[in-house]
Amino acid sequence: MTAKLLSRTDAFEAERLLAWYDRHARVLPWRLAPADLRRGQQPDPYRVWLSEVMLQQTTVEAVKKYFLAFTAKWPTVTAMAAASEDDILRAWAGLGYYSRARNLKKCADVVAKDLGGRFPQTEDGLRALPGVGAYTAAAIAAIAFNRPAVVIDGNIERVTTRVAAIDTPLPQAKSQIRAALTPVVSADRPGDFAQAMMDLGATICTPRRPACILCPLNETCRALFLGEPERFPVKKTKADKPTRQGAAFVAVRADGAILLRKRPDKGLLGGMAEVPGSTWSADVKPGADDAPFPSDWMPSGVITHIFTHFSLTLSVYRTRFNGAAPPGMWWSVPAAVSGEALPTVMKKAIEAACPGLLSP
DNA sequence: AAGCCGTGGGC
DNA sequence: TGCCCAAGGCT
Repeated sequence: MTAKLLSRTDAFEAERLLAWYDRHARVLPWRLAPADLRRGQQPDPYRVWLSEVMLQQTTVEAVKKYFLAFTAKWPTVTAMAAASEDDILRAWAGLGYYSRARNLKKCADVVAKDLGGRFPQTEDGLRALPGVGAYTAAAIAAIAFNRPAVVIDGNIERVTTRVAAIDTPLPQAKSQIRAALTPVVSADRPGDFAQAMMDLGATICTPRRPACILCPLNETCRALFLGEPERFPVKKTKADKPTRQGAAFVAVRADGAILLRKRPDKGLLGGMAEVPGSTWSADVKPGADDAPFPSDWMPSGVITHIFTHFSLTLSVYRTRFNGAAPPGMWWSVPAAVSGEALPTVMKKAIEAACPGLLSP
């Protein structure tokens, strides 16, 4: 029923949307300039892939400088494949969801070494790559290879549930969204259609206070007709966030170096660097007794950090220590610390113990 | 299939 | 302040 409402006007809607996009497309580092597009230049699949992985659950603003740094450092997938996983993790530090960085390296290896440096052009071929799921495969197929893929991300879910007034809660509504969207996808400009939907969702059809007056789809939007576009999409309520506590230990050598170690390859902050610390517990509060070795550990502050599914309170301790790094650890001198693969929570802990150490 | 997996910004 | 949100994938 709702799908019919949308598909009945599909050509008209797609044309309106693309006309809007031709005027208002965002200028982004991973997009070709409009002049290049008019000359028929095709996007570089490597840059499309890299940008799409970085943009998974991550804001455009946060991605920009990482994308520029990565493409400057590794201009091609072959160059990236020649880098080590630690190189990639160090460059990714701060962007979050670090399994993306590990899969980025795995994917670069597959493309460079098994596929002759060329990305697959089909959704199925792309979907088989590490870190490339349904969304990313469709996005690369549409944007880089002009395939008529049905691209569905959070923006497009929001736009589509509003236009078609789909009030089934997410994620259950996914099949309805796909059914509503499939007949609307532009056969001529699938990549632009997908990017237009995302730009519309990011700039006009926003989660709160959408600017419907400016929307190219406002004449046929069911949610706007109903007078409450913000009610869509409907989402299931989620459980509240538990709290965990831990202790972190910053050992400082005479030259200002600090002791670091590498986290296990899987799980939270997998493969990233950290200062030694206790396990993070919901029940007990770790303290100086949980230090990696005996020393004169001094309380140096308490930091909090919010992860996706729990809140962490970390008691930070500091000591002066000279000697060889214990097994599995290394000394990181001041000039090197800011280049380590330190996640933000660890930068906070180090900043609490050694103010200014991480500043450039 | 539902939980795990980061971070920064907006209101 | 606390909550929601952002171009999701993996298991």
